[in-house]
Amino acid sequence: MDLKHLRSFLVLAETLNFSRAAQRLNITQPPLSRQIATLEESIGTPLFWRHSRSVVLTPAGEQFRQDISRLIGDLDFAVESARLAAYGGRGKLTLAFTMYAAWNVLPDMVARFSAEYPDVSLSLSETLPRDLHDSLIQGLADVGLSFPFRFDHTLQYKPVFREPLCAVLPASHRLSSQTSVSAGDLAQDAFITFPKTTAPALHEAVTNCCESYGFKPAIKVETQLQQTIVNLVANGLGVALVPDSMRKLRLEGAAFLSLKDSPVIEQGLYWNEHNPNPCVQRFIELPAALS
Amino acid sequence: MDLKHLRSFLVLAETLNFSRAAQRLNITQPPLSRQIATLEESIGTPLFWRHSRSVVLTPAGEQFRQDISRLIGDLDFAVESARLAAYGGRGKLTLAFTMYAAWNVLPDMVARFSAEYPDVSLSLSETLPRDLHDSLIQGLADVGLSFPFRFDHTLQYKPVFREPLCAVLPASHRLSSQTSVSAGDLAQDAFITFPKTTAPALHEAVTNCCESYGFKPAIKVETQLQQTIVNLVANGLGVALVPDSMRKLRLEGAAFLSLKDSPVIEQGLYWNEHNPNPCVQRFIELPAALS
DNA sequence: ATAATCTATGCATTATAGGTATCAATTGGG
DNA sequence: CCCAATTGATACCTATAATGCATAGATTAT
Repeated sequence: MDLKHLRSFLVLAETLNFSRAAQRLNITQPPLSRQIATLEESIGTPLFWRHSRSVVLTPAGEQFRQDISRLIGDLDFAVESARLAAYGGRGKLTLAFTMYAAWNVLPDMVARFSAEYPDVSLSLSETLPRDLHDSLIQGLADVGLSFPFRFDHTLQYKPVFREPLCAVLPASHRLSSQTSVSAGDLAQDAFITFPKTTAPALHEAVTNCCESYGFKPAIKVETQLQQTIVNLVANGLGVALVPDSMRKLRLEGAAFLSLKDSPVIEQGLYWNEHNPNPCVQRFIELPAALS
Repeated sequence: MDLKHLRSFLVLAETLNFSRAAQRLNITQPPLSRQIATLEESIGTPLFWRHSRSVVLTPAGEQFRQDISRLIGDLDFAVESARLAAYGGRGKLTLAFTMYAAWNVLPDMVARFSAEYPDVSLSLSETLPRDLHDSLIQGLADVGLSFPFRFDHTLQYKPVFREPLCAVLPASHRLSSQTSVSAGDLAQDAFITFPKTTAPALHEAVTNCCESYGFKPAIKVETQLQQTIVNLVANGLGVALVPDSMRKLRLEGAAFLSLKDSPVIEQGLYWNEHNPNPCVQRFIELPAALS
């Protein structure tokens, strides 16, 4: 049994005429007769009745025609599907993201990717910044979405989002009713920051900003999640400079103020260059939403 | 692209080793390498990654494996399905039956056939006795279920059920409270019968029964359906001898009495010998429920 | 370093599919 | 009633393609 035989069978079942079917198959009539005979032999039952002037499908032939017709369609679909999977338009992609990314860039990118590649099943995995690198190296995740955390030749990086910092103060703070402050205004305050080790770029953005006003921030507490920083501020433990999109976190006791001369902080995609999953390429090629 | 290639692909996808896969396919390793290469070329993307010591499926290969695995299964099923259809164990069978048959033999036969051949879709068609012959000749129905209605060489016949007659009298009849009568007891009554033309055998059973008691029944009304006969009797238009299973029709105003020395009447299957539908053979081979 | 393992490649051989010619059967027209 | 036309099957030949053998090339384990 051969696919060619099955395709020939379908054409013959449609034309019900060996000569014309052979013509449509770009072969001569005798080979077609033999193909059908071989097929019938391998199934063990006639698929056509040959009468003097007509060819008709047997009941078995009619049953077989329906099944094979669907099957040939499925085969063509499977081939297309494999091509799509090779391109990365079909498959499974695990996206590891820091929770901070969920506040700004993640929803938009996920929405655009899903719209363009509906056959890729996206698996979203909230990951602490310190775990993201290993996740990508070990293959637990395919793409990471985070602020720049380490210069590492084993991972590729592409920026996709930029935003300024803003200041967040306790509601009880003397400046909390203003709409904007400069870092210098907070020289005497206790700071809550992000650990330097996990995201040097973000940490340095804060300290450099302070140093440009001639002071070193008095770091009181460090924690990895921006939400937690805001929470601590709201409880009066200090002030902080956080990414502007954290304003969305409307928290009682926390006041967000624009930061004059703010540095710009960045988020981007990380991926393992040797990851064989072709969906990775499709994701990192998404147009960035750099603002 | 060839079915052989697809089967080879599946075996290789399972073993992930060209040599061993070739062994299982009863070919040597080089042809398998070329089969896979050809397949990959025709799809346009690699299905396996060959590393130094290992072979692994690409994402496209994994997608393709799943699709093709199901597809090969479907193909085997389609072949089996065609064989079954050729045997008559799959397909469509139209059964034409007289309404009288629905009172006794039909339900049992349909139930047994459906149980044995669940993949044959049965189409049941109530048919007047006078239409049954033409239905079978014209191919509107595949099998007929009826009392013997005509000797006809173009149709085959096989008896499947026998039962005696019973007498049905109006409740107002002088004998209606008895449990049995003989035909002779009804010599003076008006008879309601079945037309001779459509079912000579049944008609003759009634008249012969009367003649054995030395009288010709006074036929008042003729109608084709046994139910109608009983209905007319119940309305006092006469008496009748009807098949015993008509007792099931518990109708107010009608009294059923056993008939002494009753002839036995018969029902059977009719079919067109040249009907190409193999399901016909399966149906007529059902063990008869001759009682 | 060397042997072992595994896939790819070149080449000769064989199998099989397709083409041409023709036959057999049937039907429709003259 | 015969003959031409149509249609599918068969015989035989040719060409293409697949198979097997031998071996190369690459890599890992001892």
